[in-house]
Amino acid sequence: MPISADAIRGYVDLMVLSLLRDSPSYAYELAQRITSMSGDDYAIKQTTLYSAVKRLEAGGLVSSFAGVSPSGKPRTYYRIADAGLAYFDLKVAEWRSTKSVVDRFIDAASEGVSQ
Amino acid sequence: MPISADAIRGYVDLMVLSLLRDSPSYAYELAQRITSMSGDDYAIKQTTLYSAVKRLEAGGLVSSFAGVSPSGKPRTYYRIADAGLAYFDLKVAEWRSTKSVVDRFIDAASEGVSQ
DNA sequence: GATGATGCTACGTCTGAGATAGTACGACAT
DNA sequence: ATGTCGTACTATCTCAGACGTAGCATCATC
Repeated sequence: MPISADAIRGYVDLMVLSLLRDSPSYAYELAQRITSMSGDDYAIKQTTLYSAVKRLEAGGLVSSFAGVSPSGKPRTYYRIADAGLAYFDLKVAEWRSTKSVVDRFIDAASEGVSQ
Repeated sequence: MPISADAIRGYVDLMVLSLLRDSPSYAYELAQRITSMSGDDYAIKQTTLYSAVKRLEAGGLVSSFAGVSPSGKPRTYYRIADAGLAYFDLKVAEWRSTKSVVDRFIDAASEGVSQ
């Protein structure tokens, strides 16, 4: 089942931060990994990812540093900041709440088979 | 854990439709029920709910009909349409996909405790 | 008669995701 | 040598959903 942008909206930052928690990376690779981890269900757009990392950097949740690709071309890497780690934990908690609330509605609806 | 508007965004329609699946209702009551079912985690704003039902009606997912409150005042009721039932099922499937994808990132992050 | 709950409307703002388009370089095939 | 594909990044714009703010009217209760 494909996931629309609206459905995943609000969780792109969480996905990016979860990857950066493991190790620094750069926008292009992050996009690849997010798409591959979603298993065809969700293909993140380049612009979405690039604006996400910039937003995160502007918010102090990640920091960038210059690196180079194997071919010697400049590449912008991102590393998660302390604030990003804290924000990630917060978002995970919020995600769990959201899941529980939305599921509550779905479960109630599947019970009420009336009319 | 309080749920921000951004976190629940995209699922207001699903919540409304799930309630209307059981029985017709009107905007004010829907807002009350959504807020109470969310158990303090999410208080939907009146404007959000009103624009949601109008959006759903414009999309043919619900239909409205005139009713009256016990005191005799006019009240606009909404009933789920066939298209709304189908849309609800679709959104539920999408929700399950979304859950699985987002959880995948969270789980991966909790394993990767490196650095 | 003031307050609070009910029930609804109008307008504006803000943000995130994406559409569209472009630049630039290396590798590889034809 | 030329084209095209993959990599890596940037700029500008649009669109929709959720909400802020504000207002209006009725009814019940104090």
